[in-house]
Amino acid sequence: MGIRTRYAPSPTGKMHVGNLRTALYEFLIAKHEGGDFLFRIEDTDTERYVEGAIDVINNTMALAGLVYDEGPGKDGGYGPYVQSERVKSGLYLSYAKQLVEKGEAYYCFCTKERLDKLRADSVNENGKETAKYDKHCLGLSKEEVEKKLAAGEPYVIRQNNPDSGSTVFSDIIYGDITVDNAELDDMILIKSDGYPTYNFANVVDDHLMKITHVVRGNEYLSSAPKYNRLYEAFGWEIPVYIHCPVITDEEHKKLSKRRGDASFEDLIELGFLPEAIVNYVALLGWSPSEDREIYSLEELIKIFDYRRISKSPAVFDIQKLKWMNGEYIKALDNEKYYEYALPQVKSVIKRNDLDLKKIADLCKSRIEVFPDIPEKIDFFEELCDYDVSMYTHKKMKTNSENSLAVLKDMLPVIENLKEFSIDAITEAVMGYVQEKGIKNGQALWPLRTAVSGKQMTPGGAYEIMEILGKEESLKRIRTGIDMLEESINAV
RNA sequence: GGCCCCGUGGUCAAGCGGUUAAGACAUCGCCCUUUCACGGCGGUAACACGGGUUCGAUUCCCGUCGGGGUCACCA
Repeated sequence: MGIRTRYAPSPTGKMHVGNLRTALYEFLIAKHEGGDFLFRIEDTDTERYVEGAIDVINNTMALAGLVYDEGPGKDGGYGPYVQSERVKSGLYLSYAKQLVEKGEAYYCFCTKERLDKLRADSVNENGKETAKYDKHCLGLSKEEVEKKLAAGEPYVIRQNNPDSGSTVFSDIIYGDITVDNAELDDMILIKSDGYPTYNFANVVDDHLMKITHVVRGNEYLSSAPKYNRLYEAFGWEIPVYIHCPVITDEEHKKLSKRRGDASFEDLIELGFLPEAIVNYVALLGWSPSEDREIYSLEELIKIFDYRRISKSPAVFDIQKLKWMNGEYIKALDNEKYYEYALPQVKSVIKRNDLDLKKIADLCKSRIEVFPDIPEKIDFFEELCDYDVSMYTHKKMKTNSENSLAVLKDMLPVIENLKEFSIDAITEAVMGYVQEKGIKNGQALWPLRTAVSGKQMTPGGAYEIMEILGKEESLKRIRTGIDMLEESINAV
């Protein structure tokens, strides 16, 4: 059997950039070798379960193109793929009991109160709790345990870790890491509600589902030795570990759900393309051997080499994502582009005499995300008030006087135009420029200002006029003339 | 605080004992141009520090400092 990886989220909310990247890497690692990518739901925390979260995760994976080979609704012989469903069969409990038999785990009847006290007593001079479970219940005799069990006392099952010696585990990215066993807490395997903890279910399921490469964030690095002890206690083969560096915000702090727009869904809502997000995220913590940055998912599969994943944390830089998104937008074919752009155009253009596609075309190479569109094109809908000072531009060598002259001269020329196309307008304007012997900009700057009322516009005077149409263009030019005359007379 | 991990420009990053220390984003300047944008060209900007090892360290080792993670009946 080839490589098998899995993405195993708990359904507690949206998928953040870090989650997405982990899923992406697992997908790429498996697919690069023609292996299988599984999807498993780790819903063993009944408290944190969020209704609809599974759909959100599913949707994100689908949009990102991460198609799984096995998962809920797609049984590959290792199901079910939802842990709460596996709990019902008593699977985890029976494995935990095996460990109890071997002396690698034990029943614990300690109350929450006792545990709290234990923690409180361990508070050090810095006010930090440094507690480890004190193995209190390990001392219980078999008879005592039986008796408590029979009496129906609530219990948990804990891992029994040695308090001397050390445990070594190996990670592809971080190498060999040795930890003193004394550091290892006797973590809970089975909770009092009968559900397994993540720590336990994860190991059992990874083994049962024949996962060969375990990919996860490096926040799990310090608990990895405990997992190793579990594998060893069972006599199972330890998988290849690949711990990825964390992704942080600009302040180098862990991405938080509260601030920023780090979830995939939020980014989509901000107007980013799934492909661009995937591409960008792939490059956070990993780099290809060649000097290139734009890759499709297919190309990533082809070249992804997990040995090139880096160790140091990476800052999520939305600036660069924006740039990359802009590259993706430029590369979009028209049909696809309109699909995203037209709704944005329609959000500000309500009149029905304008060619929306032409307006959208003007924006294609000038935006980074789709919501950039409205503020760039709102002047098409209606000419807003603008200041006459805009007619003065040093570099273009224009001022109010000559703008007024140009506008007045051009008015009849444009009025006489039979055909109102870019070519025809260009010809007319250029003819005028030549006749007068002025610079292009001296004619075009006033015109563009008059028809747009803006300092910056996508497209130039020709394109704008063509879209606006003859009547509207003339109307706006007349408005410009009025404004200029008024201001000149006022002086 | 204990333990673990990390440390190349503002950011992502290449580098894997000998390099003028790539490239990208951002930023700045110039050119092109009909403004912005696009495009083209160029600039500023980095090996955290201190010891070793070595003929030679950004690369290897140790320490310091800095950053992050983790210490739950959460995952």
